[in-house]
Amino acid sequence: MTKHPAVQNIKVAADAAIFTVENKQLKVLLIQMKKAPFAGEWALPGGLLGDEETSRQAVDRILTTQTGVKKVYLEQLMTFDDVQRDKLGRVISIAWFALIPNGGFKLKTTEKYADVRWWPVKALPKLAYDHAAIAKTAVSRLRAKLEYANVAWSLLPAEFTLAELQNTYESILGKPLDKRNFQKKYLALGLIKESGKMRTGGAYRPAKLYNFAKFV
Amino acid sequence: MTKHPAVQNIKVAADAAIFTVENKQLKVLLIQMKKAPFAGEWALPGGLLGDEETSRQAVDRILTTQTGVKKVYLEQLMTFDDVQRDKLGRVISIAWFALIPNGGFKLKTTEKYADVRWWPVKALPKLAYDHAAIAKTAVSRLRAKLEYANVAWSLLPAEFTLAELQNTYESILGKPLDKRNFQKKYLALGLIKESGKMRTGGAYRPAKLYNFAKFV
DNA sequence: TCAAAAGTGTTCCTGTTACACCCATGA
DNA sequence: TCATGGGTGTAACAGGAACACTTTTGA
Repeated sequence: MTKHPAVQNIKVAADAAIFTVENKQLKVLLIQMKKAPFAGEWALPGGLLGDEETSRQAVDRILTTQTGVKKVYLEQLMTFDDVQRDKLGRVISIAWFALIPNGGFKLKTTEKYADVRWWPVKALPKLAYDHAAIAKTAVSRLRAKLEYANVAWSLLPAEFTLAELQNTYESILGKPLDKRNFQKKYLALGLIKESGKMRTGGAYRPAKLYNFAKFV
Repeated sequence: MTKHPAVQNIKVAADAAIFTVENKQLKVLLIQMKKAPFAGEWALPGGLLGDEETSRQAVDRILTTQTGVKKVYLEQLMTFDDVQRDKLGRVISIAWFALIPNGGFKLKTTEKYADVRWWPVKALPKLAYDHAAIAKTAVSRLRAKLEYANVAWSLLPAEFTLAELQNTYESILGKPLDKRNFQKKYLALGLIKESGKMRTGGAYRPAKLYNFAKFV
């Protein structure tokens, strides 16, 4: 039986699965590694915790530095602690996830990383560490959350049409929804209200614009 | 801004919130501390991870040693990482939770602890560290899980009556349920089947005994 | 006038709720 | 025979699913 160690040799990291919906696709934010042994591979933004820093704070800091994404609503996902998840040494990862509106941030990274980019969850590149498992868990959680939480609030701009709202749901679930039922159900929830404005410009009937009335 | 540390001074622990239902009360398993600065206080079973040990494995080991509870179905709850959660040094805790049948284990602890006991969640003693917060989170998760998962399977013995099943639900939710509706709904789920046996002995009509048919 | 997307009602079905009475047993 | 908990049916309602047509606009 393993004895309680007087000194541990385990490091603690935080990783973030940040989602958005763009072009009717659910996408996740990845950075491209420069250093061996993962050069060229993609990964979720992440890094080690400071001694006086919570994982939440670490994610904030890391997102700002590595991706340019700031001050988003984050939710703890799960902690990944397989002994072999990082071949360079024992590191556990406290994973977080968040949703941000499309185009809400200008992406930029540091010289430590080769690139930062949105990737469709349906066609992810090879991911470093166990980040494929983390991303998969995050997508499952997001879909589950869609059933009971006002997830779209984090993904849409202040004004949006019902069609845009429905597209967001369809993109996350990966399946079409009935337009009338979706609108009826969503409006009955009382979460959104008409802004009084219309979106014009298309060669078709203008759409009413809505705002969120409540934040869940 | 905090810099990525070359060396971290953070320890990693695992804690377990183990529940049972006894005498129509939801109870959680606690151990009583002996050592300063928490002498006499109660805490969730827990301890530091070994270098080659996952938190899941650590919880298994710790439960066996500290409480006598073995090989239960565990689910990861959340990681608690407030900087000040342990005044003796920075320790993060990966918390797990589990449900076990009443009377399924003979409780025993080591000389390191003063006692091990089931405590009703409605009347917990003062808890060490941030274990009150962990316990509260675990109870919330358990109640939420009750809505969509076959939680009772972990709490009941192989054979049980519908009344016992209903009592389990009522104890966790802390509110009464309609007998006819509960039975109708639960039987329609197809999760349980009649064993063919009856529980006799009371000064009233014998009750049918059921088994679980599926494990969710 | 046509193409394109917006907007709207009704029916059916299923599951939930509320509610009251008879049944089998041991004492 | 009575006290006790076991066991059952039905009506009303709400929410979800399926489904087709009319409206408004720009080109």
